[in-house]
Amino acid sequence: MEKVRVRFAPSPTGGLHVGGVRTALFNYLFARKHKGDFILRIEDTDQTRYVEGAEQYIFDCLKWCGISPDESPENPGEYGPYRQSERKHLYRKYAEDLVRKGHAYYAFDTPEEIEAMREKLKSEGKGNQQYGYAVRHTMRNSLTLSAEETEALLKINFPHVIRIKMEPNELVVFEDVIRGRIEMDTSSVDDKVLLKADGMPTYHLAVVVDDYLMKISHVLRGEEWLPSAPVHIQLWKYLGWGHQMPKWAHLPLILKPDGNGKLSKRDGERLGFPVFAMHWTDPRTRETVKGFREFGFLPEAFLNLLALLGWNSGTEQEIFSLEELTEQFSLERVHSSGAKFDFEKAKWFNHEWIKRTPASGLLPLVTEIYRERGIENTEAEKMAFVIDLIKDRCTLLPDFWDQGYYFFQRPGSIDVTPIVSKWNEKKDLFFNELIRTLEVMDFWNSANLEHGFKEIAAVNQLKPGELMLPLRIMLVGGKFGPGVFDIAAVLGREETIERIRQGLAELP
RNA sequence: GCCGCGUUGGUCAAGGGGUUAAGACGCCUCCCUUUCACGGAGGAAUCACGGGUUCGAAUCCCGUACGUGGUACCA
Repeated sequence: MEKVRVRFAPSPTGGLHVGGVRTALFNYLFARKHKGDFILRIEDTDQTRYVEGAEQYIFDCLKWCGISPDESPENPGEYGPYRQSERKHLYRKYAEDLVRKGHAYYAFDTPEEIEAMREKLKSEGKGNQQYGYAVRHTMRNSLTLSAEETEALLKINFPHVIRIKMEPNELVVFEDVIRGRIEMDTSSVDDKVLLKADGMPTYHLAVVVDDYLMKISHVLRGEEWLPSAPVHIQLWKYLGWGHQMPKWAHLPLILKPDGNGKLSKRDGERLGFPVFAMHWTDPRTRETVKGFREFGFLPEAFLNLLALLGWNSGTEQEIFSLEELTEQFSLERVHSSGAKFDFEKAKWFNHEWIKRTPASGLLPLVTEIYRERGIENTEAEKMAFVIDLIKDRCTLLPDFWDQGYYFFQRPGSIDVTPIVSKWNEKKDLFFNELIRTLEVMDFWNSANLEHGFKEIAAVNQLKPGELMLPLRIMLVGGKFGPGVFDIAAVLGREETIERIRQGLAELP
């Protein structure tokens, strides 16, 4: 079998969203699984949609996710350039070749003329208002003009496009790896523009030419491309490359959680979750949206949750490393139906990954979060210990702050409401005695702390349970956190005693 | 409108002629834990509808409904 070569071909028009990353991931997995190449090609043929920084952003996202391409604009292989804008000169000759063979034609219609044609069809009640076989003989193109007229218009550089000439009433049949046999009537597809008036190819021409030139073996792309597949397939044939046509696989869409359509950037803002991999700042509006990374997702978890959106291994395993995904992935097990995105489940994946990641792996990320909030003196050994103590309670990375900041800084305020009503003099006496005991305690560790605490409680005929919550609140400020003696052990003698003193001061 | 694709609990989904129709998320109850979690044990909740084919259909076929994508000199 020929070498597997797949490509992720995004258009650099903004943030890279979950659907895009998943397409990239599936391409990556498929390539790795078959010891093939994973290529990144930038589809920037629409100059009106150029967005500053969007291309670099794509590189960065893939890097963060850990699925960097083997060939890309940054890291070219032998099939470059990898930016379609830099391949502009390649396309025209293929389009003209098609004109020569009678599979395409020059069209000189202005946008207004096309618009008028559509209006006319609409008013006649025609369901199909496409520029296609039914109307092309009424338009201004090289099919209706004489050869001389066409030649003359071309000579004066009259604005024109090249359109594919779709033969009607042909059945295009192809095998989709995910969906099986698919049939479409060519009559339902229009004469797509192949080469635009500015000389740039449209997606349809560029994708076929580049996939051919780059020796792409499998096209894995979103389902939104399914309706234009017949155009691409005809192009492969018309160009004379039919025998080298890649295998097709159209991936299911990722849908909004509440139904109605593809997941979009707006849904994230509306529903309060990220849809981009990383934060994206629109260069025009300066508006920034947070991505999965900024919400506190681990890249491993992000990839994991994306992989399970549309694919599953057929086993009960749900947590997969990239290596495991690579081993087990197969297109045959990709669904054909769309999946609604569920942020709750996404968070669960991250929680699982946090629980499984050793403190050493979390350390730089958590340290950075503390630094952002003004705490620099996070000694690594202590922080690693704290991470292990609290990571079961952390779903997203910023939770490490809420669950652990009090190890590094006194709580700004403490909430005594859960204990104040049951507070009494006996308890007050107990804590004063506890302070005296702590001051002279030999080995400051969790077990000794607990032992000493319970001993004093017993002597005073108090139940430890009624005392532990007050201690907790004095130390951390509220009803949360790991074992209270573990907390005191980390805090150290002086700090523990000081916090008890301050706590006592707030109680009657 | 037209064309394509799809439809198993609220969500992700296994199962593809005979199953008590897995599992996970979320929700609820209980246990563990004198906080919150983690962990453990349970629970509620599903084959879109209508026709076929068949001894037997979630599974195969046809319709309908619904969802979704496309219908640009956007990708």
